[in-house]
Amino acid sequence: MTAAGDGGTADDTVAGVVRQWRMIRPDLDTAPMEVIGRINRCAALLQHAEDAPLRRAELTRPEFDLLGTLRRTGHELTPGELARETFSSGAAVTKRLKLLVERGWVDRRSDTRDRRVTRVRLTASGRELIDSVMPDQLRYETAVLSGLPDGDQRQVAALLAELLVQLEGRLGLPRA
Amino acid sequence: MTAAGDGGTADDTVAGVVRQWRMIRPDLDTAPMEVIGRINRCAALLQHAEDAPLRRAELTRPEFDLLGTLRRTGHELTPGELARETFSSGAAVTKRLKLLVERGWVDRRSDTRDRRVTRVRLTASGRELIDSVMPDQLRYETAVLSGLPDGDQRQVAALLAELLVQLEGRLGLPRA
DNA sequence: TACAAGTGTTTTACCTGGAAAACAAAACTT
DNA sequence: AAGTTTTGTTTTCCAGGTAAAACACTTGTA
Repeated sequence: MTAAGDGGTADDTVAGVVRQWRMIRPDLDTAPMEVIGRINRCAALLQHAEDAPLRRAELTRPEFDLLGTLRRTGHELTPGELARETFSSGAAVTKRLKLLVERGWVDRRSDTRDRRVTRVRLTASGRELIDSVMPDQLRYETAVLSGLPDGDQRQVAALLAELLVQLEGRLGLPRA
Repeated sequence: MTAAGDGGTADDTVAGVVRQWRMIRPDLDTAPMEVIGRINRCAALLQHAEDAPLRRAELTRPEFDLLGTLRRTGHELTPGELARETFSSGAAVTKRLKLLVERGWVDRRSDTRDRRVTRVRLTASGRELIDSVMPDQLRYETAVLSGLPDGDQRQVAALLAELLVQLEGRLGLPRA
């Protein structure tokens, strides 16, 4: 970790917060805060950072995720399946689908065998859109992460995968 | 990394998503997704996971963060300062402060030297509350993270700190 | 077979946060 | 000193998400 020296001299905001707590309440174990605080802070910043290519395509992140899910699974999905795949509520998915249908990127029809069910798929233009935006978004994300060396990226990915396995197991949520 | 073997056999959801993209679009570099997707997923799960002790105290996470900020800085802050410290908008801070004031945890008064400015501080009961909830919340977070060995936690914290330094530098946001 | 329980999607009601507007006060410029 | 620009907070308006309700359909049970 050649960048460790730099990290030591330029603190992130969580380091500052932790320092304050150590002074105010030296009895507290701040270790969880150092992980969770940073995950949350990174997520918040990345949430803002990933607006640019999606904004160009006039997509919100959740809409992008829906289109991406239909693309990567490669077949029709029901709103319930989409909700589970994207960890959203059914109501949110319904609303988003309405917009995506209006824009012609997605269409939906009733299931012939079960009248309660709606089947959702990408239109041709929806598929074109996601196939075009996906590489742009990944390139953008590559650039956003470029300050972290490749080895470190692989390492943080592996550690977070491990944490995710625990969190997904612990919290009883489905895994792939 | 003694847990690496387990991580290899039980995949997190992001691993599944990445696998699908590799099949559908083998031309794409999925590396950013493996970092960013996992950060976002961990953050979402932790967002839900950290409800329990705060819910007992009838606090939302943003309210908890406001109280914590007043506690750790140890002095009065203005709404603008609170907004910057908690990375929120002024409007959101105003709304939250209104609630916290109503509950008697926070009080605010005008600045004598600048009539535009409001000064905000913890009440005695507000201080008691945060001093009581903070250890509970940290204990809870320790338990949530307990599936990841201590060394791995320290490592992921360090790597995320590095990433945060980059993101905060790149995106021009203030650092401590 | 009739009724009860369960399921899938959509609708409804409500809440929260952000952006912009509003307003007042302070700082700056001429 | 008067007018303009900037600043700090609050208010207003709107969008999006959630939980619950509504509704229709399917499955299970007696």
